[in-house]
Amino acid sequence: MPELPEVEVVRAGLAPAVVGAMISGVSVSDERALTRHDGDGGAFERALTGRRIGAAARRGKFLWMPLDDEATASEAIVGHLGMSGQMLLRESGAGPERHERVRLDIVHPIHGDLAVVFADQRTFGSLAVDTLVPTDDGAPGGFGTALPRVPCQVAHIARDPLDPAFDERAFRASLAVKRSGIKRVLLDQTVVSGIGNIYADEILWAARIHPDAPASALSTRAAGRILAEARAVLQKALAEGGTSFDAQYVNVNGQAGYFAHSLHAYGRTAQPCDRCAAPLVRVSFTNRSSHYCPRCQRLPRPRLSR
DNA sequence: GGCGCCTCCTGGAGGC
DNA sequence: TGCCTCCAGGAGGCGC
Repeated sequence: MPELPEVEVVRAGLAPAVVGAMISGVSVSDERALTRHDGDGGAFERALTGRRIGAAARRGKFLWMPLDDEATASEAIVGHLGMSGQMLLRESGAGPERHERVRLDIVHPIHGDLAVVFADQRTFGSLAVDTLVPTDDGAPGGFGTALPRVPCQVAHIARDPLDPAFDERAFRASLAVKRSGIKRVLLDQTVVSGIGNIYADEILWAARIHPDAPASALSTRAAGRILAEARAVLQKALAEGGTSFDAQYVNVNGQAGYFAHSLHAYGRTAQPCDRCAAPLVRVSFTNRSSHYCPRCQRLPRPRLSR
């Protein structure tokens, strides 16, 4: 599933081919890919045709490409890969991809004619043309852009742990007031972005913290450990090209990542913990799963009131 | 306002 | 072989 490392691999793969390119044609084959767009497929096509792509940026799991000159752009194509979205770079005129939803034909001054194909099996992903708004903190909107602007749809999303402008103090303050389990908080993109179910399990395993441990009960040291492990896990996954279990996640060239081989918790139900050899457990968690080591990641006992 | 459940969706896997 | 059910999960909506 595309989380921060996978989306960053896609962004980094797209950037050299799309920045500076002119959109020569747009074809929407499934309007369900435009659920976040204010208008129908025709409006989407008219809004993009003839425009130039100024940058390829990312915050958390959101990607966006400012239109026209990046420095003065007021609009951007904003995309989310959802669970199964793919952004594929193809030769101009290449045949349709399986689950293709939207195709952008582009002309790059160096690379010539190309196609950017948005394919999405489960249709949870989307593309939209959105207005750019100033960032709350005045820092660059995200990776891949130096300008302090983000799409309106992304403005409420917190920065991710790899962002130089990530606000550690705000993160710790959020944990201190959240009564929910820490895993639920890590999945809340308004607290910290880019983390999904897979990396939440990996981060908590690395930090030796139980997924249901109340966030507000965590010590300052534990909160710091979570942040440090979040950065380490995400960096390692990024270096290994992301996590691919099947064809659900591939880079812009259709290639899988290797981080699935480095997982310590997610998907390893009943297998021995890499630290203590205790069998890992899987529990149901809001229509999905949590994986953890019952020995290394103990639920803190509630303090007895006197 | 905080919290947590539900819904959207597709296709692979497994059971019968 | 074919049909049915379950499962995976990001993000927003909604009820409590």
